[in-house]
Amino acid sequence: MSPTARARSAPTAKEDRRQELVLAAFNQIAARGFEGLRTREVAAEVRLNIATLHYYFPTKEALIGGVLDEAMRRFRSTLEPHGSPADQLRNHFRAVQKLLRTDSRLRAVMGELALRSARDPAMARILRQTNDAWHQTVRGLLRRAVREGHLRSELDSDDVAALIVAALTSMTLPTVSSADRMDQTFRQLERMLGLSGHAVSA
Amino acid sequence: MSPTARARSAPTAKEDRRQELVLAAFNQIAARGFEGLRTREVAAEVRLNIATLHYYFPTKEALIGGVLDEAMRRFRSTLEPHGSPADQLRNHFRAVQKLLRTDSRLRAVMGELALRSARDPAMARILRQTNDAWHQTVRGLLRRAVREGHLRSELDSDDVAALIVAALTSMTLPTVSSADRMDQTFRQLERMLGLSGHAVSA
Amino acid sequence: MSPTARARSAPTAKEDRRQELVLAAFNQIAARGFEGLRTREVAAEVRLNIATLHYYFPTKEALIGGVLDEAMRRFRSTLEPHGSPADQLRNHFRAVQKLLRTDSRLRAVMGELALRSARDPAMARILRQTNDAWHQTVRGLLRRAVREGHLRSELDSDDVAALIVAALTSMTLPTVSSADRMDQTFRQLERMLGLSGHAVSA
Amino acid sequence: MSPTARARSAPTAKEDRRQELVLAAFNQIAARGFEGLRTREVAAEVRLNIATLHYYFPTKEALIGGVLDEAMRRFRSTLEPHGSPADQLRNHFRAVQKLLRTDSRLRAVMGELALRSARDPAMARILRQTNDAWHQTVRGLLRRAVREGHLRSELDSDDVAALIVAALTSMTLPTVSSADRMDQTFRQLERMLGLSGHAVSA
DNA sequence: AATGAATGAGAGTTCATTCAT
DNA sequence: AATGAATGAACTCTCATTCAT
Repeated sequence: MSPTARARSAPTAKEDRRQELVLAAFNQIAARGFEGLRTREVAAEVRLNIATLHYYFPTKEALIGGVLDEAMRRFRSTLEPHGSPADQLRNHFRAVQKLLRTDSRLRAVMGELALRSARDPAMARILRQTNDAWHQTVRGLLRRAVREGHLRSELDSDDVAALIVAALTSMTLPTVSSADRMDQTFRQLERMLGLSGHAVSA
Repeated sequence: MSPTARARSAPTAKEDRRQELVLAAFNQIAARGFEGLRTREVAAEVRLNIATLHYYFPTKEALIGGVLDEAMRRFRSTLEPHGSPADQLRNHFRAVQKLLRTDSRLRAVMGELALRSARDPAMARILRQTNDAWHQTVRGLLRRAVREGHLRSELDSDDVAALIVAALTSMTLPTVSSADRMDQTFRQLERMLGLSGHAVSA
Repeated sequence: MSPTARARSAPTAKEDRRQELVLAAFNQIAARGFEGLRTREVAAEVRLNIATLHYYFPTKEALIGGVLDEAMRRFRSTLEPHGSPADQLRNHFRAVQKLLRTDSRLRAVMGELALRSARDPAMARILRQTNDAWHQTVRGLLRRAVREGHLRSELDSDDVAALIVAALTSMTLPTVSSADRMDQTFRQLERMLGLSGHAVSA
Repeated sequence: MSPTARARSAPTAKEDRRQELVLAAFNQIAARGFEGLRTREVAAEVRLNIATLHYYFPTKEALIGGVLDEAMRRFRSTLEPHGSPADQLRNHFRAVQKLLRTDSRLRAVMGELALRSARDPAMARILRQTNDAWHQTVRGLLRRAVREGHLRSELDSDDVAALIVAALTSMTLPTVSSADRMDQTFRQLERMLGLSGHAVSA
C-alpha cells in the first residue's frame, strides 16, 4: 500500500492506540465513575507508560472527550430504525433494551456522562443533541405507526415520545436498572402503545 | 468559654453541627459531584477547621453516609400520600414534580447517589429500599384509585408502577430534566392514567 | 504571655518556619540557580514534608517571592549610609564590597533574580525600585561629599552614580567577581573619586 | 525527494542544521532563560523532530555548548579593535554599546551563561578566557592611547581596564540595562578617560 | 537524516487523615 | 470541641532521552 493511499483511508496504528486508550478509559469510568478515573490506570490497562498516554491525549479532559464520542457513537448506532415499518417501534424498544441489558458498561458511562454534563457545558451540548435526536426518532416512529394504522392517533405526540425517552433513559441509573424493573417498564410501555399482543411480523 | 460567647453560636449541640456539615456536603455534591467533593471545602463552608470535621465524621465515607440519609429523608417525606383519597395519585405526581423542580440540588444529589450506589453495596441497599418503598406507594395509590372507580382496572399493576417510577426517576438526570421535557412527561403520565381532565377536589 | 500580646508582636512559630523555608530556597537558588530549584529539596533541607511546604507557601512562585523579599532586605540594609559624613562614600564602597565578598550566596541570588526579572514584571518592578534607591543613595553621597569639599564638583552627577552602580552590580556575575578583578575595580573607583589617599576618619 | 524540494531548504549541510539548532536554542535562552529551555521547543522552531535534534546534538548539554560557542563568537568579533589608532578606544566603546543595545538577545544570553558558569566549570573556563582577553584588549588600547598622547599616563592600568570591563559587563543584567542608565554609564566612562570632547577623526 | 512512539524519572500540587495541644 | 501543623500517598503532567524503522 502506498503511503498516500494509507494516509487517505486506513485505520492507522495511531488511531488504533487512541481507540484502545478510549476503551480502557471507558471501562474505568464504567467501573469506578469519573470519581475514580485515573490516567495511570488507563495507561496500565493498555500496557503503556503514563507519559505515552499524554502523547495520544494531551490532557485527561481530552481523553474524556474521546470517551464521550465513543459513548455517543455506540448509542446512536442503536437509534437507527430498521426492520419492516410496522415493527420499527417495537424493534427500537428491543434494541434499546438489548443495548442497556447487554452493555452494562455503556449504561454506567451514559449515566456518568449525563451527570457530569451538569458541570461541563460542551458535554451538555453534545448530550442534548443526541437526546433530541433520539426524541425525534421516537416521535417519527410514532407518527409512521399511526399513519399505517398500527397505533391510535392520539399517541402521535411529543408527550408520548418524552415519556418513552424518559422511561428508557432512567435505565442508565443502577437504581432502576434491575432486570425485573426494566422488564416491567418495557412491558407497560408496549402495552400503553398497544404493541403487546402483536407478533413480530416477518 | 463565657456563656455569652457560647450564646453567640447558639444552641449548637453536636447534632446541629453534624447537620450543618451534612448540608454543606450536600451542596458541594450538588454543585461539583462526588468527583469534586472536598472535605476541606465542606469544613470551610461551615467555618470549621478540617480537623474538626473529622471529629464529627471520622472519615469522608461517614460524611457521605450522612448525605445519603439526608437525601432519603427529604425524598421520603414527599412519598407520604396526602389529600383526599381520590386525588392522592395526582397529588403524588404534583409533589414529585414540585420537589424535582424546586430542589435542583436534591435532584443532582439523587443522581450522584444513584450512580455511586453501583460501587457501594451499602448505599445500593438503602437506595433500593427507598425505591421499592416508592414503587409500593405508587402501586398502592393505583390500587386504591381503581377500587374507588377513578381508574381502569388494568392500570393496577406493578408494570404501571414501574413505568411511573422510571419516568420520574429519569428526571434526576440533567439530560432529561429540561423544564419542557419534564412537563411533557408528566402530562403524558396523567393522560395515560386518565387523570388529565379532572379537577383537584377539595 | 497572653495570646493578645503574642498575636500583636512576637515572631510566631509560623513566621519562623516560613523564614526557614525561604532561607533553604535562597541557598538552593544560590547553589543551583532557578534552573535547579526543586521544592522537594527545599522542604527536605528543613526536614519538612513537601506537602507541608505548600501549607506555608501555596505555590513555588510564592516561595520565590519570599526569596526576593529576603534578598532585597539583605541588600537594602547595606545601602543605609553610616559613619561620619566625610567617609560615607568610602564606607558605602566598603560595605558593598564586604557584602559581595562575604555573602557569595546573596551575590549569586541577586544575579539570578536580576536575570529572571526579564521574564517577571512584578519582580522587575521591585528590583528596579531597589536599584533606583541605590542610585539615589550614591548620588546623595556624592552631592554631600562635594558640598563638604571632599570631592571635585563635576563628580556630583547622575552619570558618576550610574557608573558606580554599574561597576558594583557587575560583581554579582561570577565572571567578574574574581577577587582580583573586584579589588582592581574598587581601587579604580576610589581613585577616580580622589578617595584613595584618605584615611578613614574616626 | 525531488531536487526542487531539496533546493527549497537549500544547501543544508550538517553544519548548517547544527547552526540552525544553535540559533533556535540561543533565542529560547534569550526569551526564557535556561530555566525555560526545552529541547522540544528548539527542535520545533527549526521544524525538526525532537529525535532528530539528538542526532545533531547527543545531549542538551552539547546543544548548550553550541550556544556558548556562538555567544563567544559574536562577542569576540566586537573585541577586535579597528579604526585609526587614535580612536580605537572610543570605537571600542561604541562597538560594545551598539552590540548590547542592538542585540538584546546576546545580552540576555551572556547574562545567563555568566550565571550558569558558576555551576559549570568548563563553561566558567571559556567565559573567563573571553573575559581576560577582553581585559587585555582594553588594557592594550589604554596603553596605546597613552603612548600616542591621547590619554593621561595614569590611566594606563589594570585597574582602569577592570573598571571599564566591569561597567560594560553589568549591562548584560536587565536591571542595569535601561537605555538611560547605559547612556549615563558610557558618558561617564568617556568623560573619565577624557574622550568626551573629541571628534571621531577620519 | 529523519521520525513516531515510547519511557523513566521526576516535577509541582492536592487531599484525606492524624496528632499534639 | 477545636485547631494549626504535619504527612503519605497519589495525582496529572513534563521532559530529556531512546529505539525501531
